[in-house]
Amino acid sequence: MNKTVRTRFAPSPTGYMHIGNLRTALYEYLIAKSNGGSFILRIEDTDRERFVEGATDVIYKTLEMSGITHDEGPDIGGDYGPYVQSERKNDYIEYAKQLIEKGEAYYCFCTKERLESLGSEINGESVTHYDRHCLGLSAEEIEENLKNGVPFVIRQKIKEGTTTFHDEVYGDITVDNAEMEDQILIKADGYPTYNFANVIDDHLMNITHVVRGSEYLSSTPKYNLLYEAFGWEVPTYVHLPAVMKDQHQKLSKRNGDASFQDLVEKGYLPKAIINYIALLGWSPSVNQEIFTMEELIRAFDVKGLSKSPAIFDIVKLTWMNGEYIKMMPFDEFYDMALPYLKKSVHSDIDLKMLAGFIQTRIGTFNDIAEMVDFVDTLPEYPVELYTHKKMKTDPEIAASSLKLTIPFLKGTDKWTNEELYADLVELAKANGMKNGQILWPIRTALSGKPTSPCGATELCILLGKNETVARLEKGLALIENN
RNA sequence: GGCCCGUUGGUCAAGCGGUCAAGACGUGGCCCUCUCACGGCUAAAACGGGGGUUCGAUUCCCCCACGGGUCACCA
Repeated sequence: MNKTVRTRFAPSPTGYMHIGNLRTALYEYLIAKSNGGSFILRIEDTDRERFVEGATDVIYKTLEMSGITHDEGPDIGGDYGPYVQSERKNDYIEYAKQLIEKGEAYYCFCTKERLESLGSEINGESVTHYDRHCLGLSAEEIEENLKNGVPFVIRQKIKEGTTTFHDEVYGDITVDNAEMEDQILIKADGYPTYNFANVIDDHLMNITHVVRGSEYLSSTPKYNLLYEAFGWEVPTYVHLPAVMKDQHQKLSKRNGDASFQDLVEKGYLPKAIINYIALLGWSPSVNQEIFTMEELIRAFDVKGLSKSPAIFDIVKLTWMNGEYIKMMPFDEFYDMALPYLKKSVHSDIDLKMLAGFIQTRIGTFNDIAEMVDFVDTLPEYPVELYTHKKMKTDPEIAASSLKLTIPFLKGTDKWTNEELYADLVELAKANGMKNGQILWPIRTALSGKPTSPCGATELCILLGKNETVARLEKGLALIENN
């Protein structure tokens, strides 16, 4: 029989959500959902020093925007609450005492000074483990110390031998227990250490799959020993390789700026971000890159998880974002693009038409501004812009071409794209010119840029007859004054 | 430093003893084309090094190098 799969995302409300964190949450969600299980949100707020006001809201909002919906959590409740760690603190000491009774843990009254005298350096050379000084204390001595209120911690007694655990990604890993020291379970202030609280909470919440970053691989044997000491079933471990900024550095707020929020502000779609990070460290059994959340749930399998770190590539994310933009129904795209368009364009033009031109041309919504900046005011541009090898034009040809097109455009009333295009092509033919020799000067004079989101005739329609004629005459003047 | 983990093109990655070593992004070229983009086609580009095992190693084993992680009364 199979237990219902339960995974949990347990972030600390200490700031913004990194892409790496979000990916962990995504995989936890996918593991649960692809097995018909539940995804639980638990806030680990015991670190008061790093607590940031409003950070929990960022977590809720990010998960919601990402389509990663939790089945239980502080905001919606559930059968295993409370879901905020600071509200669960009462029980931990009792569990630690259980271990003491079982002979799996013991009181330690050593002072900080004594521990330091042991010479246990952290980043230096020698790293010494606790010498188990208090393990040999007699029952009377312990009783006496407790009665006198001597500060104490509770340490786990690590047994001899080796510990082997299985990880779904990294396989079986065996570690010599001598590598571990008698870790502290309960601190002098009565609070549990992070590792201890995690084991208790996960067990109490019936978490079946512990999914977390590979930086926890080294401490997993300690977790295992704790489960064994309690006689509890060891959960399934799934450790995830890191998401890197480059070969050497992990993605972080300090080094990079790739938080979910930042990316959204830069014009990336949550769906594209999720799709991209799903593929950062995981690959499906089918050769497919664009996935909806539903498709991800169906396709997800821990077998596809990678062991090695992946470098976050904003260029590929941008490509994927562009794919999502192109896939959007036009009306939806228009709604989303409108605020950006209104910010850059104040002229009375058909924004809907403009939006139609840019949908296939942007990677993110923030690309819009630069793309339409010529609409309100014609930029200053050099005469050299009239030279285009493939269009077979140069300023001289452009001048004679414009002398033909300006009066024509002034006089025509067939102001639709199809008619204009047909008429201008005919005009070119009648004067022995190539299409490009007629059209390139127009496109250039109207946009003032080497590239534009639409062609010459489309620019005419967009800008309207008056503006079109004015810009063409300006262009002609520019050439003639040089 | 001890221990643990990792190493396929610039990047994401498939591969799970025999392949011309997929695919995608990016890059170059071509086609389409009223510029650019989209779309289509195409090219260049990789198994860290050394030993084994084997008829045969990218794939299995060992060593080395490099990279990462971890060794707290922090989470």
